[in-house]
Amino acid sequence: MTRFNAPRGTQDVLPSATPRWQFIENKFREICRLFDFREIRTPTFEETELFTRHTGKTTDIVTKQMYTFTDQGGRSLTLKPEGTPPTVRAYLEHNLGTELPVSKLYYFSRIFRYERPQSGRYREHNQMGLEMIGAADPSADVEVISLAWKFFKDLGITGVELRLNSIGGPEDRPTYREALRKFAAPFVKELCPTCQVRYEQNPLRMLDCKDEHCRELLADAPVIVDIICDDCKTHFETVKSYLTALNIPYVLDPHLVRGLDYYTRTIFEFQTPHLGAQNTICGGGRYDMMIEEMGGSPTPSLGFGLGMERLLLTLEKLGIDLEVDTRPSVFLAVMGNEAREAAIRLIYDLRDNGISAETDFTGRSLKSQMKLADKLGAKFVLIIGEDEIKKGVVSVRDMLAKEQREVPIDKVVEAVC
RNA sequence: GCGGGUGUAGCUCAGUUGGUUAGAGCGCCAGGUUGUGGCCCUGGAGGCCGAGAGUUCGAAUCUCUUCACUCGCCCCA
Repeated sequence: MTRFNAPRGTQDVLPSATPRWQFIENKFREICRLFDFREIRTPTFEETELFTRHTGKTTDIVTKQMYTFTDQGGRSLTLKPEGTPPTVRAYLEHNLGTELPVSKLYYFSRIFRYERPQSGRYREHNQMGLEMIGAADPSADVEVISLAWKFFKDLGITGVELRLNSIGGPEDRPTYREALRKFAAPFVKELCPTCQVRYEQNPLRMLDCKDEHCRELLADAPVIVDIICDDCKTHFETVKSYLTALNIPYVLDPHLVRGLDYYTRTIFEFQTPHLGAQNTICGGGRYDMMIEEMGGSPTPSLGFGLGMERLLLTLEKLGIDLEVDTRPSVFLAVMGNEAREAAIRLIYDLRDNGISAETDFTGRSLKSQMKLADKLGAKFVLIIGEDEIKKGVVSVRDMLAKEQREVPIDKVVEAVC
């Protein structure tokens, strides 16, 4: 018999772990509620072109990481490799812009990318993310960043570093690209092979190189912040001053370049020292041109994605136990078949009254049922057997106090409240 | 896509220079007298030693292939 395993780079989230996921999802929802973001759910797959056109033709995501397939109708579809284009697509498709001046949307989504798996990097992963569509003001940047900041703070995560940069508007990019090329021209041949390609295709990425020698060579490269337009500069300065006003510390990183083509102006990452190579736990920025490029009216926007698995990994590394209680209030121990019918009525009644209850389904001895009740952490064990049936009672044992008494069967619900 | 490491019971791991029925701890199940938990004691179940092929009289131990995990590069959440 062939046994199957989960496909490479995917994982099962088991019952022992799901409470932590739920805790985090609830926390994120709660904070989004405080910031007045609303949840949006978009399909698992989209037309392939949505990503090739808007994530960026030259990005790694589009060129080599997409799960693309053709359906029976001949359509080319792609499993979501990131959350932003689908959200913007939905925003435009349903004219959300006509409802509110700014659409503040959040989502939980599975994300699919064909990559080499390693710790903190999977082929299917989960992101919570949000988009703020229609807000050009620097206060919007801070709205989004401060939400993430509070989220980490509330979870008790320490050591996260907010890295910040501005890459200016679309008109600044060519200027900067040329400035970089001009700077690097004298020593192109000394750069690592990938950077030599980057020099030709996307010079900005050279700044992101991990190679020591490249870093040294490019250490004094022109800084994009110096080149960007005056409006962009003012915008960035204001964002920084607002962050300071909120006491949110940040590190300016002139070499911060994100891998998606659509970013403009503010870009940021939250990094933790606890994750090894995959140290970005949350990343995002402005994409002021995307809505227009998708056929909408000019609508400056921004957002971020936050990796669930990396967040959990960080919590684990920090030894943070999330308070999750999955214990049933009551365990109902049943002895003998005469008691069975009374038992199933009783346990349904308990649940109908909002009391969580578990029982035995395998005909174990009372001793085993007690052990099971103990393992599950039940506060009360109700014992119902021949004796109890005769007397019309249930034995109620308080597991913590180790006290036991008989309670009339119709008074049990009150007894365990 | 490139390079390094690992792969033995549910979990964490031992398994000596290839040699007979593959081990431990934890967990699980059942008992420790007749209907009762957390400690302790006893017993038990459970492994085609990741998969496939090869070398050998004989392989968990050696070789190759493959799959998965893991670390770094790359990229990003």
